[in-house]
Amino acid sequence: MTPTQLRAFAAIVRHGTAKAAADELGISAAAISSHTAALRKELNDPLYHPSSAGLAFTPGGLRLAARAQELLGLQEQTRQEVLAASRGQRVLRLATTSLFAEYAAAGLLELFKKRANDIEVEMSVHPSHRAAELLSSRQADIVISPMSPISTHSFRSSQFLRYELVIVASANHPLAKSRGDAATLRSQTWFLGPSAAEERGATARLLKRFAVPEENQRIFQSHAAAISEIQTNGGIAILPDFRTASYLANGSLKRISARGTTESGVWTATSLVSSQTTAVAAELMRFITTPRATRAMLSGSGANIRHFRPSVHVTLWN
Amino acid sequence: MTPTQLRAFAAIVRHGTAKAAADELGISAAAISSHTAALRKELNDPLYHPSSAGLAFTPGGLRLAARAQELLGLQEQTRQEVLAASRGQRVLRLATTSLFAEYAAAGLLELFKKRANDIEVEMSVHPSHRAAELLSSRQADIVISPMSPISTHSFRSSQFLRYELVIVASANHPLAKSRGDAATLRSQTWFLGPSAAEERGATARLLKRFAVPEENQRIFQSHAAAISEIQTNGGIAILPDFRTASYLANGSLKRISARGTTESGVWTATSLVSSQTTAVAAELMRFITTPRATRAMLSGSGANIRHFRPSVHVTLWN
DNA sequence: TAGTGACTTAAGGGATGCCTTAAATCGCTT
DNA sequence: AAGCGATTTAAGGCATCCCTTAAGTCACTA
Repeated sequence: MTPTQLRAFAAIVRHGTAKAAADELGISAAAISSHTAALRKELNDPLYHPSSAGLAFTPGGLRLAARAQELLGLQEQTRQEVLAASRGQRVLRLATTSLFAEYAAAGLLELFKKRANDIEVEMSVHPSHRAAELLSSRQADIVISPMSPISTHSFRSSQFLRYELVIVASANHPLAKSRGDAATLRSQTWFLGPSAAEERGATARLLKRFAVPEENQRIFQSHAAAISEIQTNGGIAILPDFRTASYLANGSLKRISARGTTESGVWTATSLVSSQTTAVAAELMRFITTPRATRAMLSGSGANIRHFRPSVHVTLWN
Repeated sequence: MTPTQLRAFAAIVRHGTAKAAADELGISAAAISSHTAALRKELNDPLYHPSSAGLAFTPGGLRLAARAQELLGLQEQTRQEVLAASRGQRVLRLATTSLFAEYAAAGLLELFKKRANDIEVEMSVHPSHRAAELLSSRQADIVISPMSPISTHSFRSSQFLRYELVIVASANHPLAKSRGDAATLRSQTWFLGPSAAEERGATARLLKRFAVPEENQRIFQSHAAAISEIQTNGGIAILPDFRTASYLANGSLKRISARGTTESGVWTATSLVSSQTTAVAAELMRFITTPRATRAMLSGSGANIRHFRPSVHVTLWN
């Protein structure tokens, strides 16, 4: 699966005929065909065959088509990023859990970017058990997740924010008035954010503690969407304590406080030791424990600017 | 930039020394070094140099490290996907705008997945001007975006849902009582979702119509998060009309209806002509115009199951 | 039935990739 | 100053890649 082979296949897909692909790339049709042959052999799939209405792709061929384009794009992007880096463009790559990304990251990054000018920040969500791998392969400069701090000879980490997950319901929910027991909670519909898709972590522990059956769990693309649903559809949701204040104040949500309805965690930032990491990452590691940073995360007014590029990708399967 | 070269470089990064990388890959240190030399030449960057505390990577080297791992992972994933496809695993890839992804996709897909069993659905968000490119390079089977239907010899499209964007504020917002004029609206803080990051589209048209200055725009990771903010922080937000009912009913939001405060669009599904697309995609193209599908999108109770894998990625720059 | 257009296979040559051993360079330590 | 460990460079062998031309296959058409 060499880049040249992928380029040839992508061109075939784009044009729908091998001849046109050969013309685009300025090579003979036979060359195109030999690239195809190499891919067919390596992937053990015919990929496509001629038919009366142009080329007919196999399912495997269609999958390859999509990924080939991506692969080539990523390669080109890499080239440009390395070039940009050598010209002084600095990037900070942050890997976090979904809860932190949604509720605390915006405020933190907004403030941090003001201090360190001309920095680009990339934040992506990963399950927390990949932390060590992400750092040592340098896919992330800093990992933020709720975990005990690991301090080995290669990692440095510091806890910077303690939070509690609490259970909430809309103000007119029956449970908001009476104290509920575990069986009642279990039978509720739970409206959850992406954090519920993680196998470990505070959300999973809460769900496991109440043994909530899967058919009572509904997952949404964001925690905010889940909260918004319970306000109209009943059911209960999970929220970090520092984000409940405004809801409780204006009466739109009530906290449910039966036994075991809270689960606490400590967000911890981890990076490689300072000799191995970038200056920007070391700076954020210092900054993240300051009171200003804490305030920014908690209030998290998340004032974001125009320079914002989100990328959403969701997979569903049976 | 061949896979072997990337693998070598990734191993160097992981182990922090070229010798260890050579041992892991079972080749000589000289081979590692020659791979490095090839990358250095192609990318025109030294990538790293020896130092007293192990290897010191250049900024470009660090960028390459991160992407190398990704590139190799994507290649491996491609191999497995092609294999899975040849064994009968079917995938539907959907590219949508952020507004559709958040407010209408869940209900639609939930229902569709019940009909077509054993299907995996991948949904990702893209700017709508990439529609044609995504389809013809087969990166997406179906594109959903608000646009006039294009029906050429290669594309087939159908409009299936008309919606209106309206402006809302929290119930206790001053504007909720009095009718506001354009100048007042312009001076508000607008709490926006990812759709505001798109240069064209209904949200951008609304913002442009009122000439909202950039410092009054705050972008959040989801539209739901933006709506949740206005309920406590004041300000106004944009919402599709079919999602306002529940908020208006329980009084948590008020609609602001000055002149020009609505912007309508028609969501349109586009795919390649049926001879060129997959059976699953053709099936969804039929299904999406049915009343059942429309109801599912509008009510969008978005009941999602456990088999849900979101991927969040956000970039911020100055 | 022969012709045409498109894809594939075969054969071959030039270039590149990938690895080895051997030698050179460099920084640090004893 | 010599030794040592690690990285780099050099040279050479072998395999693979990538392209060409030429010939073969197949479906459709005049």
